[in-house]
Amino acid sequence: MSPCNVSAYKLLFSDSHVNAVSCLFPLCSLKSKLMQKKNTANSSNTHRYNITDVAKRAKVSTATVSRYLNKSAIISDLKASAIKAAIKELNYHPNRAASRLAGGSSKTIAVVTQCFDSPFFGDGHRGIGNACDELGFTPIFLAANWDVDRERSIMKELDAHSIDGVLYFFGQLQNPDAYFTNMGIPYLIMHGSPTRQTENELQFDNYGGGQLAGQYLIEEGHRQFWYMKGLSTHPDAEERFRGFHDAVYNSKHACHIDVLEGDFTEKSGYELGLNLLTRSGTNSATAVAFANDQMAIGFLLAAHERGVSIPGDLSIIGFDNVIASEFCIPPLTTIDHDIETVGYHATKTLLTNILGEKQTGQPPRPKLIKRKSVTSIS
Amino acid sequence: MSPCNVSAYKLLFSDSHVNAVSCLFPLCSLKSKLMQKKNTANSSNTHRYNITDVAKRAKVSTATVSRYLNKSAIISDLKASAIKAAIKELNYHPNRAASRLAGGSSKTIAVVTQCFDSPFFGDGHRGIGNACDELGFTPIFLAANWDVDRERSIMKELDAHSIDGVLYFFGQLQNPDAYFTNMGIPYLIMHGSPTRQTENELQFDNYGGGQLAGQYLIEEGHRQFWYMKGLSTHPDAEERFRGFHDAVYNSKHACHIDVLEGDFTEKSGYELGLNLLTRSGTNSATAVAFANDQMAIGFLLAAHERGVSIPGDLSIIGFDNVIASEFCIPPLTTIDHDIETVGYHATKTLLTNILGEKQTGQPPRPKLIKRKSVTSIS
DNA sequence: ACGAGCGATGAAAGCGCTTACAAATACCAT
DNA sequence: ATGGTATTTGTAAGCGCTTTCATCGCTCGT
Repeated sequence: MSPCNVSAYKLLFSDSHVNAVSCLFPLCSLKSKLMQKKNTANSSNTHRYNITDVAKRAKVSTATVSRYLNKSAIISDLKASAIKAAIKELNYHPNRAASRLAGGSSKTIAVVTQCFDSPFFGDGHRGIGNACDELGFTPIFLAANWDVDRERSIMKELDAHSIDGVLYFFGQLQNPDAYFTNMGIPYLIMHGSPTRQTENELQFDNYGGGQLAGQYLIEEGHRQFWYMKGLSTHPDAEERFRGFHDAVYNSKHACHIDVLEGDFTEKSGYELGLNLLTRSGTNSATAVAFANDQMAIGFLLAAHERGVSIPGDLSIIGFDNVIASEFCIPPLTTIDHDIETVGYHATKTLLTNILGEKQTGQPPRPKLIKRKSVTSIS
Repeated sequence: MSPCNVSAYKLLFSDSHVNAVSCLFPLCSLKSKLMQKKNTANSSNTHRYNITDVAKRAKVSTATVSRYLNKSAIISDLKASAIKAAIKELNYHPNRAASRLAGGSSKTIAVVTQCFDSPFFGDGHRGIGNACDELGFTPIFLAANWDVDRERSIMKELDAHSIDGVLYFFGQLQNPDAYFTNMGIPYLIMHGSPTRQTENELQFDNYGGGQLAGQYLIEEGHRQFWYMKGLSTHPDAEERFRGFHDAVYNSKHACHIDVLEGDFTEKSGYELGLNLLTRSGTNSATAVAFANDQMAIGFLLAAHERGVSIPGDLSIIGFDNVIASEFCIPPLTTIDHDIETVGYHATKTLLTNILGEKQTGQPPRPKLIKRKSVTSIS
């Protein structure tokens, strides 16, 4: 018998294998163009069917097929079913880019966003993706990685993508509108700058979220705070602090806020924590609020290493309700603004407008998620 | 004086504001098409310049402009600079879809992927995005959300997007090739199935990573294990376990592995931990290995709640080296396969092939990241 | 001085689609 | 039957681009 046994598992191993990234090119790389052309003529098996093929097969004109596809006119049941059959037989999928080029819809929107590897944006993108799926649209994510220049060049090249609309999903541009006005397509801007007040507004309330955090900490008896901001180039984060500040201020208690600057990463929260918790006694803060969860999570580790008990010695409140905040130690009290639903709702709004309908419903409001990182002091 | 003061921060607040999602449609929503057409004729200010405009302005033919744009032929310096100037003056950006339609390149690839809100995929997407940026390509992410049917329909509709290539970035399809062979464009499959062995292979070594974890735990003196697998529909996770198992088996020590099933989420790790750590004494395992970090992180919280010290009472090893693994308590010992670089490298390979060049260099190999969740037992 | 040969350029066709417009068909009242 | 109207369908132009093919200079060797 093998000296090693495995229980609860059915073993079906053959030889040793290794996962692989396989890279296969069908006959051609640069020759592909040529081949396509050829194939159009000689109908080899690498042929992609087009609207003409469908039309021929269904014995109708391409115009009728197009009308069927877009439901842009009533056509007889007879032809409709012939077209339907032809499409199925040929496994035909209309070329969206050609559609758009010819003046129709590409069922595609551009999403100007920042990054792929943050839980905040990740959740937002999921919501955007879901909304698109529901209405048969495809989102093209263009990530600027918090680089303003890159953001500008993305905006300038937007018109290259033959899209039906664009969603500006948080960025650093003061006036994204400027880039859109010439484009002649619907757009929607999600932006945290308090100086923006435009028509057709939906509330996205960083300020209110910040207030929630401040109020709660005050209610729990805290008066001396540290507040860890993110980069000041991010208007959203500034708003969060504004809300926090105002809530504390409006409480009419004698309070003090010490402000620190991080960069939204776990690392910055960790390092800050390490620094702060060394020189103990220099500040009598009982609570620290963060512009986002990631920094709070980093801080948690620093506190652990310094032997500072959370929430015993210090209360912590985050912002975002990122997945990890539910499972860190201790689970983080935070502000949930449900960015996934916000993204979903914004996208739905944009798409319904593209489709000429009217969107109803409200995006979610931020709410306090009480977990275990805040304690009440009397 | 205000009873509340803020230090280290310049206050510039005016009235209370609230961040807003603003939604503005330039004049038209459905009328946009009509307007576009009009504008082509009357050159209003909502006009998008095209290659003809550039050609006219530079006093050359559209063919020459195209040749300039694609560097597909030598043109005189005189014309080149005239074209360059015209492009700049008109702020012209070629329409990529039209390009592709006419037989050129759209500088766009499709990425068939799974989800946006996981740190694993998030990091991968970042790498993909970076590689695309470097070569001026745009990735279109198509997420199946681990739904095989959705994955199939994505594959079927791939040809609708007028793309230059496609990257299959981990999925559940056994033979993604089948969908590609008819498309006539370059593709690259990243897949964890050990049954796949195709040409032009790059190693992506889940198996080796699993081995690394097993070997390390053995070296540290562990013999009795729990192993938490993910969903068995994910071939990559199966491979990780295979590697782990084989490493333990090959050690020639008397070992035992108890296998549990999770679903890759923090929650499943947490719940499993809660369950497992209740009925203490039923198993003498000294270490638990996970198919991914997220489950390990959930488990950590359960251990904390149950008063089980990590690594004092139990050693833990993850897989993925997700950002959060660096900042959890205790920081997680894990396997790093640098999925960002893997994504980057795969994309680079695909793109260089599209461009007709030859890719060099190797993707990264998995490596062990020793942190603080594993202890040695003698 | 002259045609061969070559590199640079333009004219025009066509990629897959939509849609204005015209043609054809259906339906109805007279 | 007949004309008129409403509805369905087809024809063909054109979206912005690439590329073939023909043309238009050139430079050179003789």
